[in-house]
Formats: sequence, structure tokens, C-alpha cells
Amino acid sequence: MRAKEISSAVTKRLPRYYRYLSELKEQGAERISSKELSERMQVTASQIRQDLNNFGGFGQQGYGYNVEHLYNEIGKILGLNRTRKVIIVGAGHIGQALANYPDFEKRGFCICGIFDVAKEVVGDKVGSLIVQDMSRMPEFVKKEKIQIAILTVPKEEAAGIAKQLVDLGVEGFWNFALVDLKLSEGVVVENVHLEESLMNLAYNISRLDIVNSKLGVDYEEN
Amino acid sequence: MRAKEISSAVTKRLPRYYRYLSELKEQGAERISSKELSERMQVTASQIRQDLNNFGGFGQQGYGYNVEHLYNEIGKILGLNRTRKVIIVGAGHIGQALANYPDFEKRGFCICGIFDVAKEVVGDKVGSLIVQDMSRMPEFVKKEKIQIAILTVPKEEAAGIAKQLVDLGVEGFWNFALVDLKLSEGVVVENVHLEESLMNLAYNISRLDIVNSKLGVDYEEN
DNA sequence: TAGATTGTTAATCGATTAACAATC
DNA sequence: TAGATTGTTAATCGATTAACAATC
Repeated sequence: MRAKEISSAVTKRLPRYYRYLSELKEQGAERISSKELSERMQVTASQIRQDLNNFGGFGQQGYGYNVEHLYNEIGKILGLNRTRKVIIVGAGHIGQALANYPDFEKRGFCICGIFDVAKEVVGDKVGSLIVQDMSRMPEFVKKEKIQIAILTVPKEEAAGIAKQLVDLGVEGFWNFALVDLKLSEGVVVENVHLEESLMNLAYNISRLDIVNSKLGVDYEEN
Repeated sequence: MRAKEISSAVTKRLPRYYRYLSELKEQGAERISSKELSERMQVTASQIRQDLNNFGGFGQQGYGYNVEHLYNEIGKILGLNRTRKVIIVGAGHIGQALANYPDFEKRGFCICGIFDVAKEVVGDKVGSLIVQDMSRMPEFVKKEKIQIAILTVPKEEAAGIAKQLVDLGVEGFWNFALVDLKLSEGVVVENVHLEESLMNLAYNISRLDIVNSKLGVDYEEN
């Protein structure tokens, strides 16, 4: 495998391809052309072919792509064939909701612990887990060789906890805390900043309101 | 206000500016230059000035930007000064977690109802709300003039419910269901596709693993 | 006034789309 | 073989960065 970087513009589209292929598979489709897929996904066929060719020539001229094969290949590219050990740090509402999310295992993510500082929740059952006290986290992470941490702690705590976890060997974070974690080079952070997503919605709704209130009124091109 | 479209590459960065300005405000900063902000945010000063100038000349030569003023202006651009009525559809784990999320009000989002089909949860208290039966949703949406719906329902249900809500006057969706909603022109959809985010994390961790296992081994530039 | 920093134009860079020869 | 559709190169488009005159 070569060291060529593939742009994140491309790689961020892979999960969506994967999802559409999964649907096609369920529907019993055997093959799909970039053209037909492009119509379903509302992107250009050109983009699909370009994207896929970053990873290999999965298609065949005159035929298109074999659905099952392409699905499996993208799964491998995404690393969904491996198993990874995960803990959840922060057993608040979001942390608990994620702990109950059933599809982690399907993607190779094995949630094997959940931690919190609050005495009120320590000992509670969440999904199939028992909330443990935060003080037990370091030993657990080391012993179980935890690779990924889901951070659902207040933003003030996030940076400190993340740093500690990196020292304990954690390589990746699914970060729900509203801070930009600045960690060392070889650590992966995937942010889920719900509040920013919500503001995006607010912005787009506002713009819509303006357009609506303008309908029929002057439309100056200047 | 003119009809000029501002690219989403720009508008998606606004919430992050807003967040950094909020922090600066808390820290008591009165003014900030694009250069200093660029260092904090790890973007170029040029980009900051370009982005802001899409909306107006908020700065002053030789001085920079007034923190409080810029914060307020971006808040207005994002439409955070208005109040919007919101319902949550789907009182599963995520729906309940969001209902308990305290910061909605701060951003002008007033959660005034939560609905589900499951008899087991109807009547339960969630945050300050009582889960209502789905059958009562249409009347509620119309009477309360609900503008936004948060969709936390299974992906199979999402499209149908969204369509129904649009007919009832809903203008925007915060969509947590893993489907691409295809709705009419003037409807806003902001997706939170957690599973796709997770796959992104998986991809980046896999790449990291490959790099690590290669360290010290041959590094062919071809 | 001199120094700082913006707003804005021009240059560069990267991503998307179009086109088509290769080939199943 | 003829038709379909890929893989890939070239053209276009858009976004980012650099540069600098304007000005506080």
C-alpha cells in the first residue's frame, strides 16, 4: 500500500457510498453502473468513478460495478472488518444514548466500558454495561488495550481527559465535547459538534425566512 | 439584503468563529486581529477576513475586530436572535438525550413537544416534557405553528414522517435518521449521520494503523 | 505621523466535471 | 462484433491563500 494521501473530500464520501450499496444489496441488485448510482445519490457519475479509482479499479468496462464486491471492498477500505475496543467517557444523556446504540458491533466497535465521575450514576446499568467510577479508567484502558474513546464529557474536562487517554495508549476519539482537541500527531479525532450543526440549521432556516418574506417583492440583482 | 448566495464552505465555518468569539468574550478580550484569531483557530488570517467580508466589514484597519460586536453580528447572521418552535419526533435514546439537552433555549430553539408511537414511552416524562402519542402530532404542529422537527426515528419511518410534517408547515429538519430526505425546494435539512461519522473515524484509525505498522519498513515513493 | 491591520484584488491550489480512448 | 461503461486525462470551476493599497 502506498503512502499517497487521499483527500478527505473523497474519503468522507465513502460511508455514503457504502450505505447506498448496502441498500442495493438488500434490494437484490447484482450490478450497478456509475450512471445509475449517480442518479440515486444525486452526484455526478464522474465523481463516483474518480472517487473509487483512488482505491482501485473495482469496475469493469461495459458492465459497471458488482454490488456485493464493491460493498465489501469499501467496507475493507473503511476498516470495518477489524474489531476495535472502545470506552465511553461520560455517562450523561448522550453517553447513555450511545451506549444503547445497537449498531456499534456491526461496524466492529466493541464498547467495553463506560465511566463517569458522578457518584449518582456510578453503578447504574446502561445497555449491557455498568457505569464505573472515573478513577478506575486508567487501569482499565491499559489492561484492556482500549483503542478508541468516545468523549461525552463537559467541554471543560475534555482536553485533560483526552491527553490522559493518549498517554494510556488510546489512538482515536469520537469527540462530542464542543472543543477542538489539540493532540499529538498520530492521534485521530472525529468531532460531532451538535451545537454547530444546529447553528447551521438555524442559519439556513433564517435565510429561508428572508427569501420567503421577499417573495413577490423587488429582487435586485446588485 | 441581496440574493447573493454565500457558499456553504463559508457558512459552515460561522459556528466555529462564533464559538471562539464567545470564549474570547468570556476571557474579557476586547479586540482581536485576524492574525491572532487565525493562530488560535489554526486557519489562515486571510480566510477569516475573506469569510467575514461576505457579510460585511466588521473590522477596522489598524485595530482589528471588536470581540463583542463581531460576536453579536455573527449571532444575528446565524439567526440566533429569533425564537423557533421545535418538536422531537421519536422518543428513543437519542430523542430523549436531545430533549434533555439544556442549551437549545440559549440558541432560540424552544422544544415544545416530543412524540412517539410506542405505547411504553407515551406518557413518560422526558426533561420538562411528556411524551405524546404520534397520533396527536398533526394537530399539535398546526396549532402551535411548529417550524422545526428533530427526527430521531428509525430510517424506514423518516421519509414518510418528514413529508407529513412538511405538509403541516414544518420548514426545517434536524435529521438523525440515516436517510437522505428528498423534500421540496424550500425545506431545510441538516443531517447528523452519526454512523457515517463513526465510519470516518474507522477509516482514519485504519490508515493510522497501516502507517504505524510500516514505520521503519520500506517507504517507497511510487 | 508611523504602525497596524483591514478589505479586496490577483494568484494559486485543489476539487469537480467533461470527454474519450480503452476494453469488457 | 456492437454497445456499454469504465479508467483516466484534460478542462473547468470554486475555494483558499498571498499580496498590497487603503485607512484607522
